[in-house]
Amino acid sequence: MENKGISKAVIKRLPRYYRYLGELMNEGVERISSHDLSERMHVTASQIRQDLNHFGGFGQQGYGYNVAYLYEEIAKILGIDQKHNIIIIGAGNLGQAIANYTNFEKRGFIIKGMFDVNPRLVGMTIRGIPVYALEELEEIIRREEVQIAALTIPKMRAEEVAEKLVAYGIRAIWNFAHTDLHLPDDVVVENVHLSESLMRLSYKLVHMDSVSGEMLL
Amino acid sequence: MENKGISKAVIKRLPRYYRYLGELMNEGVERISSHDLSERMHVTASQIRQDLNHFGGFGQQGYGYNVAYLYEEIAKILGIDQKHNIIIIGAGNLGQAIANYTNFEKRGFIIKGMFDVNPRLVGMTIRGIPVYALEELEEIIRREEVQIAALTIPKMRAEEVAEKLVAYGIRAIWNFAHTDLHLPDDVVVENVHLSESLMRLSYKLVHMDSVSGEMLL
DNA sequence: TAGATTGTTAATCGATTAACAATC
DNA sequence: TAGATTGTTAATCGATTAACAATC
Repeated sequence: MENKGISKAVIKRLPRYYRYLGELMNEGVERISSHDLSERMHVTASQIRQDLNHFGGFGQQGYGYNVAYLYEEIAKILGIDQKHNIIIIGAGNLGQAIANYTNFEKRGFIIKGMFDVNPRLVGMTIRGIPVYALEELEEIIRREEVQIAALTIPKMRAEEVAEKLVAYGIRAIWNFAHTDLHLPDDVVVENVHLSESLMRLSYKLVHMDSVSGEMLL
Repeated sequence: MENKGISKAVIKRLPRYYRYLGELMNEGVERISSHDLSERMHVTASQIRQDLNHFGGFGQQGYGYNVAYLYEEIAKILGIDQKHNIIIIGAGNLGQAIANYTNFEKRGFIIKGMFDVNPRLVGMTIRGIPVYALEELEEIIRREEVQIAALTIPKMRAEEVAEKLVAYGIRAIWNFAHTDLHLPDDVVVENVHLSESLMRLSYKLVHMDSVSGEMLL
């Protein structure tokens, strides 16, 4: 699989292609041209072809793209053709929301446990997922071969806990804490800063007239 | 306030500037140069100056930027110097997580109510916030002058509910449903697609070696 | 005043779009 | 084969970085 120097912009768009291809499959559509897909997604056909060709030639001249095949190929590119074991740090509402969202498991993300400092939560299970004390972090990570941790705890303790996670073998952090983590180069981080997202919505609302239609998507 | 043709990229960065300035204030820092801020934030000083100058000259030659003043100015740009009334559609875990996150209220986002189809949730209150039936949408939106709706319901009903929200006067939608909403031009949408975020993390994990350090932030 | 640092213009870099030859 | 549509190169557009004169 080719993937040297793929830009952030392209990677950001891949999951959206994947979603639209999934919808097309559900509709029973077998093939689609970059032009038709571009109309659905409100992007240019040129961009779709450019994006996909970073990873290989998935289409066929005169025919377009086979929906099921392209769907599988994008899954491979995204790494969701394989299983990933995941834990959730913080069993509050946000942690529970993630634990209850069954679609993640359909995509191969297996939630192996949740962790919390609150002794009243420890020992409970949420949709069959056990809540552990933080002291058990190392053991569970090693035993269950966990690669990914979702960090849904207040920012105050986030950096400290993240460092522990990395020390225990975690290689990817899905960071919901409102802070930027500073971790070794071989650990990947994806930030979800909800408060920043809400501020951007506020910006758009307040400056509505001067914001281009493009921006609203 | 100048805001013609501000690019998405700039708007995306504004809340992060705001967050770092808040931290500087907490540390008692009164002034900061673009250079010192750039080192903290791991961006270029040039970019900071360019970004801010889209909205006006907030600094002073030979001095830098007054932290408290710049903090306030960015708040104005983001529209968080004013109050926004907000409702949450869907009182599940995600809706409750938002309702329980008190920082939003500190930033002027006042949660006026939650809505759910589940009759067992209707009538409850969460942190003092009442849960209403969907039938009461129109009345509450008009009575409480609600501008913003957080949409935390399954994608199947999202489009339909979003259209109702708009009909009842909502001008901004914070969309957590895994679907792209198609709404009139005078309604702004900010998407939070968690499954896409997790796929991007998966991509970075799988392609770790070939991903630049820049990307990891 | 001299030093520091902004605001802003110019240069560079990267991403998007357009065009078209290759080919199914 | 003729028509359709990709893969890919070239042109354009936009965003980032560098440079420096203005000025506090």
